[in-house]
Amino acid sequence: MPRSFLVKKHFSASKKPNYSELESQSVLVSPLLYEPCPLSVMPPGEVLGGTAYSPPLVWDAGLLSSLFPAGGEAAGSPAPGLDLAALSSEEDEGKSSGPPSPASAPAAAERFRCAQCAKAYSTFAGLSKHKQLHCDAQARKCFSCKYCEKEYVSLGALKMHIRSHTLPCVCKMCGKAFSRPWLLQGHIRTHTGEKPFSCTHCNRAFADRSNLRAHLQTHSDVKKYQCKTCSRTFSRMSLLHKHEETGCSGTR
DNA sequence: CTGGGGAAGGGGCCC
DNA sequence: TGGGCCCCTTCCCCA
Repeated sequence: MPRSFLVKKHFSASKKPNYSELESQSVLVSPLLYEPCPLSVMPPGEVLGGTAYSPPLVWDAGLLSSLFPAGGEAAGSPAPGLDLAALSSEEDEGKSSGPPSPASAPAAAERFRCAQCAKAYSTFAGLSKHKQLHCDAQARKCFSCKYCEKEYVSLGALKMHIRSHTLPCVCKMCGKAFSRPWLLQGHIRTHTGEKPFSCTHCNRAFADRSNLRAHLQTHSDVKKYQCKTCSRTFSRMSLLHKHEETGCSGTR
């Protein structure tokens, strides 16, 4: 999966913005540089494409809380993170075949009862489906993303992940969108040229701490990543992978 | 072809 | 629970 699939590209001609043009403008690091991260602005259809991304709903905090009530109802609330269409059909089935209202319930509808939430179904199939889609999933704390196949053990983690689909943080200078504010901050450094991380060996400065860490490896005689076959060492794992993919001869 | 820099993404941890 | 930060990783580009 290309890592750029999450990034909403408002400029398509080149990968990088025209820095010379940017430099001609007065560049200020200010809150005006980026949108104040409104929750869950849906990417336009032309960006992600209808097949890959065509949710009919906007996943914002309100929707999430409505779908996954914090406290939850004692027995009837939908399980978090499951396929919502399936969920709703499951609920429909529950209504049609299963849990009767206390006043009018025929005794037959009570034959199959969920041990976890006490919900009753008239058929074993209905109970099985309920357990599969609802209570068992809830017991596993399975929160799955509506937009992809990923699953998380907490709603918070799912919400964080959903941001990678909705990309709420938008750079005001170039329109690029990011999932998290600190990613946007790092991106803004590419506009401002700010490089707060400097190498103690050569004084070279970097905008990103991880890139400084990778750079520090170049000062080391013994690189961190070693080929198991030929014992050759590399400063980066990607270089080691490339070395292995191109076929290690086994000799240095 | 290799190595290095730049940019960006995701998960986890802490407050 | 959410935000900020850290760390790791990946990909692209260029010398």
